[in-house]
Amino acid sequence: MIDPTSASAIFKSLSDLTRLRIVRLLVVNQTEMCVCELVDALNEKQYNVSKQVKILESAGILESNKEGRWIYYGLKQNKKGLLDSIYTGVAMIEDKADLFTSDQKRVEARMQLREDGRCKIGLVQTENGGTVSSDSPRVSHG
Amino acid sequence: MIDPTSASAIFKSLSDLTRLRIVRLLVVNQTEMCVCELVDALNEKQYNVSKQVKILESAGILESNKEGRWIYYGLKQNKKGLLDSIYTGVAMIEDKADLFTSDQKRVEARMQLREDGRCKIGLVQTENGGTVSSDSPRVSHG
DNA sequence: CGCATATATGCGCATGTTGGCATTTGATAA
DNA sequence: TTATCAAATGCCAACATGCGCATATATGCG
Repeated sequence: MIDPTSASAIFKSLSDLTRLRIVRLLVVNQTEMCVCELVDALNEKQYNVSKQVKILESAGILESNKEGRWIYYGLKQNKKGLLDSIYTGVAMIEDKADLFTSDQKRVEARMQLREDGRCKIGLVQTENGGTVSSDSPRVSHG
Repeated sequence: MIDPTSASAIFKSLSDLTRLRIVRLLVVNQTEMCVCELVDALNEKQYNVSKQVKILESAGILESNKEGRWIYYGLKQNKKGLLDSIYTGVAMIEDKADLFTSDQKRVEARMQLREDGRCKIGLVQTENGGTVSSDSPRVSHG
């Protein structure tokens, strides 16, 4: 049940552009994603994505699913309506400057690397901070 | 048109409980209200309500209508969907602690004082700050 | 004009938030 | 056990925010 205080916490959690991008990705792709996938999709630092995802979780928007080393985050569904309305709204945000669109392109490339629908590799990005942690990803890539 | 940046501004503007209460009042009552009516409904200080209402306006949620000394604030409609989704969601927030409900009771009493659907008096409240500015409101009260 | 009144705003202070970096935690595999 | 790696977190500095108060705009009225 969402009361006024938690509603304002939910809105606050969406007031950050990085967090909004995360939610948009999850809304559009209708699947949960692990942190490393989000890091690559957003081209942001790992600790940053981790923090933002935690904020979204404690606000009650996301829920997490641990699978070995990976932790998948997905949208909480249907908390009596507010969340669903928000998801509907987030899907409607226009994106002339291609912010969400760029994220979407990167996430689609990243999702190709899944095996059996799950993430099997770590980070791939190098651009936004050189946060490479797997220097030889077991990826056939083509 | 609402892009990602203005969307996050909209969410941010709703992250404050006072502002959420204002939007809830406007969503539920489907009418624009002047600042002094909101002040009485929320039982908040005038300068506070004025500030919050301005923030909502610059975020793109509210629009204002000047009528002589009074300025009415109402919900912007249908900016391609995000706002309407939000209004739908805000209407669904549960209120077990009677925060919104108390506002609603006060606003209903206050709206009774309108003449021809417009506000004709100033502030009535005295409780939350003694911000009385009209010491003899032309109100028959019963 | 001068006064009353509805609304807005500049300032100060306490508090909260963000991103950066280093490091830690926790799980897998050798 | 040790190495590896996905994810989380503690600390810091910069910046933003919210509220209180006093005061300023701006409109209406006599």
